Amino acid sequence: MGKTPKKNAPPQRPTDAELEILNILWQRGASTVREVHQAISRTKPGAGYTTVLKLMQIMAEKGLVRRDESQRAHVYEARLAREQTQRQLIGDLLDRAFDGSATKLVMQALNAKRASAEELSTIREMLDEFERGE
Amino acid sequence: MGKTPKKNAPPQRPTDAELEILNILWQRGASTVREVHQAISRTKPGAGYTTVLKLMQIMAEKGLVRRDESQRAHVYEARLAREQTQRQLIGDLLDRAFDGSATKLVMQALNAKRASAEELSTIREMLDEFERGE
DNA sequence: CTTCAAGTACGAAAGTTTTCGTTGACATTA
DNA sequence: TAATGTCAACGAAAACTTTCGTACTTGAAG
Repeated sequence: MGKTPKKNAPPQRPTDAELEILNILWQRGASTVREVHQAISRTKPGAGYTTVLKLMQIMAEKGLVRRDESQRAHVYEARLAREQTQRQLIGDLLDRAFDGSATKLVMQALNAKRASAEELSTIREMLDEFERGE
Repeated sequence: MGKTPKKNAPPQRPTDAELEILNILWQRGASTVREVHQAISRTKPGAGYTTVLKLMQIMAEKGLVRRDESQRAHVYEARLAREQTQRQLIGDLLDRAFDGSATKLVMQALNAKRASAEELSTIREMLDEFERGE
């Protein structure tokens, strides 16, 4: 076996700025730095191009994104699916602030953002599926 | 001149280390630095006393904790209830990683930590109450 | 060939969080 | 009183995150 292209580091929790970039990659799919920079600029007019570039380079080093260098403008792609990262973040928060209790977390989630009746029933359906699926 | 406590700053998101201390304060109630330090040492044998002290001083400046200086060993207390901070953290994560969708967050929470049948039914009850309460 | 635009790479500054050594105040007790 | 132990205060180092200036490369006009 040849060496794997990337080191198999344990998945780290993305920082705030990194998550912002990941959100764009999930939304747009594989993108160049320029594309990500433009997308960020929409909500954050001050953002500098090289700042975004550097962040994305670091993310590539950390293994948060994959980079295709075959074109002059490198193309970046999130390495983990959005749902996977979400699960990781939730699991982390669960440990750090909820003593591992998913129940409490769900309760505060409903309180934090007044869930609509529609959301509530969607959640109910999810519970059904979840119970059946197990 | 009252350089007393601090202004009424908007509640900041506690850092990782700060949250660790808050967890202990919520669990034990108002505590001295030594008590917190001992509690932390149980899970983190290397923790230094002055490190904890400094953190708690900073937390007092930021308004995350209240400090009673009437005794030689100052007594610290979390300023916000645990639930309130949990809500804040959830709300923050909701914005940063879930596009504001509580539904998706709940779904990933159930996935992140295989919820038991018991937990699921507790959550169902919560949904009922929540719906009624609205 | 020269210039210009669009890129990456790199390093360092600036900002934030975490850790810790040292100092001096105050108690306790021998 | 002197020695010892406990504590807050402070500052600075260490570690991590974010921002940005500058240099170098390459492709496309001119």
